[in-house]
Amino acid sequence: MYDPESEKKWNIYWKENEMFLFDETDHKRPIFIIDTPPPNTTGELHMGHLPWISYIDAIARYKRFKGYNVLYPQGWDTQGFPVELQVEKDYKGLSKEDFYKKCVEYATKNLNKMKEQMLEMGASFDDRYEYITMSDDYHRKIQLSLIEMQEKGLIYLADHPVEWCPHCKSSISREESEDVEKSTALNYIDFKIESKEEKSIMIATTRPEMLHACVAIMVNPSDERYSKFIGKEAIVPIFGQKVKILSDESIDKDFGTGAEMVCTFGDKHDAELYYKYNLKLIKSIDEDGRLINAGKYEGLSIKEARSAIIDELKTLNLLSKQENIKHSVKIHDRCSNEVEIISSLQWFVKTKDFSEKLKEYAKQIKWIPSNTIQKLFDWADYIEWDWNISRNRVFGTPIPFWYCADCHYILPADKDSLPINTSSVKPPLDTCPKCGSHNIVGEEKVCDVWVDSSITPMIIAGWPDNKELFKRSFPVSVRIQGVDIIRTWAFYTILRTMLLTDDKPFENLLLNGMILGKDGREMHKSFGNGINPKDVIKQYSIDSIRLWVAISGDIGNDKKYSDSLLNYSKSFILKVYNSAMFIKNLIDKSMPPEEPPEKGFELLDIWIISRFNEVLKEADKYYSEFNLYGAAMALVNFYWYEFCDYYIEDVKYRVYSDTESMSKKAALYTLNYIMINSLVLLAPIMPHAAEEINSLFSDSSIFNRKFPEYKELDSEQSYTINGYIFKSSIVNIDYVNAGKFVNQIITDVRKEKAQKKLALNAPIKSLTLTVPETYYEIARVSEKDLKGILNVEKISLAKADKYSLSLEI
RNA sequence: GGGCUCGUCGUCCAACGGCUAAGAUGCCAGCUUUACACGCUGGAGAUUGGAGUUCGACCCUCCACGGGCCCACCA
Repeated sequence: MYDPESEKKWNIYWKENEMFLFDETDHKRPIFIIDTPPPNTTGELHMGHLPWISYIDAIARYKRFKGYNVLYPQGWDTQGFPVELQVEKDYKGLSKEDFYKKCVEYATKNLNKMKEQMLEMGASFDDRYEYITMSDDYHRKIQLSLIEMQEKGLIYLADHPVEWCPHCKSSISREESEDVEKSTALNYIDFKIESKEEKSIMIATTRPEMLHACVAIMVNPSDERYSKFIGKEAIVPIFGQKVKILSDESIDKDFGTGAEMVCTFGDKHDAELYYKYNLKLIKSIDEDGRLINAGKYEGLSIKEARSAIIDELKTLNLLSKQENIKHSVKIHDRCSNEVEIISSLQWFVKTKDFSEKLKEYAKQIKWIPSNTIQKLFDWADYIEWDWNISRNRVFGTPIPFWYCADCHYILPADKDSLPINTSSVKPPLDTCPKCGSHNIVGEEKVCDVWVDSSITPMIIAGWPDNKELFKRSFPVSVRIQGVDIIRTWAFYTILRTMLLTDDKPFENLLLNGMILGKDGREMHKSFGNGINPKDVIKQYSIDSIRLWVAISGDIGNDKKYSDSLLNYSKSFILKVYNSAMFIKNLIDKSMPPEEPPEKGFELLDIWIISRFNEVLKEADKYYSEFNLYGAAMALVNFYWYEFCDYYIEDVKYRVYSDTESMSKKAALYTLNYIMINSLVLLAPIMPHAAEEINSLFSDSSIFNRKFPEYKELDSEQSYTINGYIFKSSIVNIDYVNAGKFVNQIITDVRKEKAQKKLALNAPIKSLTLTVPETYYEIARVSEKDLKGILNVEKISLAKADKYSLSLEI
């Protein structure tokens, strides 16, 4: 009985024998270099990690079989919000230094756990090329990349409205926020007007707490109700500042009163109008989400201020109506708190200007599946703001610049001094070369995590130190990643490598779909449809999961968790094991010759060998196109339904005979040949089971075996055995079709027996066959086989126009 | 509102514009057959609807319907 526990043993065996190391000194074999997602070190491996780990490992193993010098490193994304938030939850009131230490501790603990789990999955990465984003070495490389970008004028520092999370006290970027529907009150507020004709204008707002930062009122230019107001000034209630009434096309006449107050900044639309009309800036909310420049409301939280101001408006009789509406608000995806827009001094990478160029570079990459490139195009087309790369956090790569607090002049750190934390190092100059100010400060903010991960292809290829390797291996061969992070990881990687190297980051980009719960929705805590990989491994084994990933359809499809497919995978592995055991027992009794015997091959032997030759070609092609589905399906179907269900049954009568005939030798040879070579072809996908089964036959690893080679046949009568082409005059039709025909006769006899409700091995007195001229020769040479396989005493064979068959029991 | 994407047996999932639309699972009818009942044999079962291009359409075009994703709006 096959024991999935044996999987653990092989993981250790491979590691101890250092079987999957990259050889940097080897200049003969071509390099194949793989960029995989560095997981966030926030906990344990989850279901979402399984598909890409299984998928890319199979490709790595295939490429090694094909003679490539494979560099498969694995990295770890250790920094950023997820880890910080976890540490914040567990420890309160730590100093900055202690907090940082705890983050490192936490990330390290998770990294080790996740790495172990990944190795358990059979991931054959080379540990020596591991990268960890929180390491000094990684910081040095990221800082160098930023300095190089700054030298090219691609980085700037600016006071700019950014999306801000008051809970995390940091700026965040567009892809880190998501929308949720909330119901809130829309408040109708009267603004007095200093004019003889008009007394007031009514605006509708959901954010009355922003009144103190109101800088204008906007109406639609085509709105006749308000045309006479345009250009006049209104007085903001409670706070009393005078604001201009302006018009803009973007104002919706049908929403609220058709008049909108513009505050700095209530939402993104405000920020757009602020720039468009060059409005005054009133900082309204501080970094903790409390009101500033707000008179008596100074220091209140947004929530407190909202109700207090509503109360005062009611008292002043300026609130004419409140209605409940549903609208969506942006929340921070890491902590689920509402996002504000505040103006803050941040670092930016020029992104807006490069969207067209980026699309051109993206087109040079082979996207698999091809339609996913559209997601990148859609995102690139919507870039409105440059990429804010700084975060007001602690656990991240330090930004390697000092700057002039007065004119924002940037002073980069010396490249030899990296890694550096400029906030604790004296600046190289004490006077700003641009404005002469002495107000030069180091940066305390750290990098967005996508800054860390957006140059992984460069770093694994040796940049910046190993120039020789880099020259040989960049752009890297392939990256695998989820379709969900195209607009982040893929986008920023293509952007940064384009700006730094003027090249694409990788030749091929594999995009895997998401793992869905049994209910068809994404696995999510709140849906309660999550599944722990540990339980799946326990129930089905690792190779069942790996095979499931391969046979569950195109890589880009979302994959619904499916017990039935996992069961199928498990059954297949068992099937291979049982068939191998069967063959082993036979050849233990009489060893097959190493080389094929000269005589003794029957037509069906040559049929299955020729079929294997075809399947090998098909599977090899699919593998080379990174199509594991195609490869796995071709191999599984061949092995189970052609080799096991037909061929093995077909030769039983020969191998059970006691005499050591040439015919038996040929059958044993063929059984062994097909089984072992199929196993090699399956090994990339189910390495543990393949290794376990192979160990029944060999002391050496299956990964040391030669990958079988397809041989082009030069005529229909030729066939291949063990990579050699043989010619035969047994039949005058190609062997694949000849075998198909003989198996059709077997199928038809089985059918007859099934209809008569007989056992399949029930003896038959005589079988009468008529076959067309073309097939006569085949039927004639197969008489012996048919008798043996079908347990027939006598066969009467005749030529006729039509194929027909009848049985006498 | 705009864009993208998908729609194939009950379910999952394939098919360079070209054989009778593949396979799995489930279902039905059988089979103790000396590797495997987690097996084997057989059976029923599908291109969302409409129009067009073509000798020929699951595939290309248009329309409709129905999922999914993204963007915008939401003051």
